[in-house]
Amino acid sequence: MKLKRPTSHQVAERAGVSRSTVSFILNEVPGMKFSEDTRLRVLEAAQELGYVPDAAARTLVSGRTQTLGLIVYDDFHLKIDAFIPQVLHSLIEVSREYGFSVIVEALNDVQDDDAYLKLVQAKQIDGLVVLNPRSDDDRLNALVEEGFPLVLIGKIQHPEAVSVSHRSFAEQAVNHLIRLGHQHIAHISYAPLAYLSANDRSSAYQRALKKAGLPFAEALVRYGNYSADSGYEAMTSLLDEGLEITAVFAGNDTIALGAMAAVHERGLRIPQDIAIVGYDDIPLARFAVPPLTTVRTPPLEQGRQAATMLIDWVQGKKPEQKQVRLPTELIIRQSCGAKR
Amino acid sequence: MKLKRPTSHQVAERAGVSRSTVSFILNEVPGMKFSEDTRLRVLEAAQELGYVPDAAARTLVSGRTQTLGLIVYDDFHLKIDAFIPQVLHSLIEVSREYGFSVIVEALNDVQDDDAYLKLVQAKQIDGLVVLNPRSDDDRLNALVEEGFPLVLIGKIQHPEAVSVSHRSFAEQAVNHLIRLGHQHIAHISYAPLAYLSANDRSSAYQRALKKAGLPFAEALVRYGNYSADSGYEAMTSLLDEGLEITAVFAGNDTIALGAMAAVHERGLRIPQDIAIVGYDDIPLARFAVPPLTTVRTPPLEQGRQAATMLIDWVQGKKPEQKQVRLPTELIIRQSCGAKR
DNA sequence: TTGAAAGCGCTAACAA
DNA sequence: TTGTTAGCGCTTTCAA
Repeated sequence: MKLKRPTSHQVAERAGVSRSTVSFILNEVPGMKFSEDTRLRVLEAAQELGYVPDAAARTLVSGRTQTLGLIVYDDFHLKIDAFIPQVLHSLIEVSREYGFSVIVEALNDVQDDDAYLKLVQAKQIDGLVVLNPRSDDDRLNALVEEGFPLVLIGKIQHPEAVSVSHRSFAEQAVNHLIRLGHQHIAHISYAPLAYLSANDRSSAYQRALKKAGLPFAEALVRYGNYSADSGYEAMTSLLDEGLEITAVFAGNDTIALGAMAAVHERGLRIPQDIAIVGYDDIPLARFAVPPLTTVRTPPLEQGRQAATMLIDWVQGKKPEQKQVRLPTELIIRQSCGAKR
Repeated sequence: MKLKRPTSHQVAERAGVSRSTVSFILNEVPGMKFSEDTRLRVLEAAQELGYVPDAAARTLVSGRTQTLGLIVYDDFHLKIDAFIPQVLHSLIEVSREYGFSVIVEALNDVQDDDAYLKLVQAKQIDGLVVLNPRSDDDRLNALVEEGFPLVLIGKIQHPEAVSVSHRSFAEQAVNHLIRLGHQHIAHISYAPLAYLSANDRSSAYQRALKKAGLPFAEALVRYGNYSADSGYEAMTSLLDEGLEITAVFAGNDTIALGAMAAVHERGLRIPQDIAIVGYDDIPLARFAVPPLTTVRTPPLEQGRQAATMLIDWVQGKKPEQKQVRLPTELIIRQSCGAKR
């Protein structure tokens, strides 16, 4: 039933040349000259036969897979986070430009899951993009030390790690709230602090408070887990405790959306009763009710950048700049009550 | 810099056996008996060396890649649609259970892009899951006829195509609106009609109207393109034209969310002025303002089902049931104005 | 119960 | 400019 694919042997036969000639011509190996006639005959034969080189055979001999891996921590995130698909999108886009495929791997147990190591060890991929890495992942550090082509979107502590991140704007987001007169600002983190970028945002929150001379109260902090549900829960618990809160800095937009729903449910108004600021500017942020003030991070650009650096690296040009940081922007909409 | 991975040869040497013995023992080839001593020596040697079989070599000789492809039409959708990540999630989950990897491919030109054919032809994948296929994609039909392992999530017309879909509930959704007394129901499709599932929902809308004796007006129909933006635009244009509308059936939730924002922007109330029903029950639907009445489709189950069928097929058990349909459910929240 | 050897389809060093 | 040939690392048939 399944069609037998033609081999380079058959192309060679049809063109009346040897297999190496076929290989040289089809791969346009530099420094190899062939008569225009031969070239055409080979190209034509390949065309007619519908010849596509066998990836496995090519990989076996060349040692290159032309495949990249994208690692997402915690498979749960994959299905609910709006940031990930955007990164994946641009990663795929760049990869195809360079003739690479993308394998997506989602870990289900952050500590033990060595799925991505398997990919590396079985030589299924040439390089790895790790999305929002956890700092407590030692295997990642090991890979970095080994010199395996690996680009992080986000950061870990390892000084040799190559990463693409964005300028943290969490402090500005909180400052914005402070400038609007808020004194009681709660914070809902979007993930456990082992995720450095969640950690970054949380400590920026504390820093902003401190700089403004505002007290930091652990009671005003909650930890979500990527989902709108967790944002809703966190906000509900904040509200339930009857704490004096006039504003919330959410760790990401999905969390913010869940929190907003909890506020609405209480019959409270946004931003009059509770002002909210999110982070990421996911596509739905501007359609929130009211439109969500947030920090625009560049997921597409991060994906592009990471892919480009990784492919360069795989192809032998190890990135000279280890840490790329992309610009970030505060997007002021109505959920924080600024007049604009 | 990069570590040289051990080969089966080295494992064999260390264990003092031949390479074939190593292969037999590590792969637990049925019908092969070895002394417990040999077995242990081989296992230990492999363990100590950190031996992981080279995927390419294995593929070359076995003809199997242990890799599945997921095809998404129009890479644009990938970054904005909330349905896709869920399918991807469960696809990855099932795949890993069976030791498969997943390559994600997003087409950027629906007509010409043969990226997934390349995957097939280069023998990079054993099977293919195609998400929300377009009926006008002839290459898909060709693949189906060829007998290549291929499972659709959604449907095409080809009678031999294996597909996983859900029971269409669009008619019930519209009926729900009709039952609530709405006579002027607009419809915003979430994609061009070449996408059969969008088409299904649109024609169900017409059917429901007809059955209820309500007139169908082309003027009340708009075509979005997956994004909340397009839903917003569509709703805005509907509102701009001053048409008499009391309810909207949106082709999916993302569209609905965009449409809702447009309604709010006009100062109109949901559901009092405009009732809205969506489709998909994405995670954010229940956090919409007001919470969105929608149709719950089972993305996770569809992904699981498709993956399971495909892997079975790849492993030789061609699915006996060509068309699997999963149950669907109307989720009544507040956006339609039902009392509950 | 174990080993020898063929060969999967390709690339690339070496010959001619 | 073109062809011959030796592997890449593995699985698997066949023989011992």
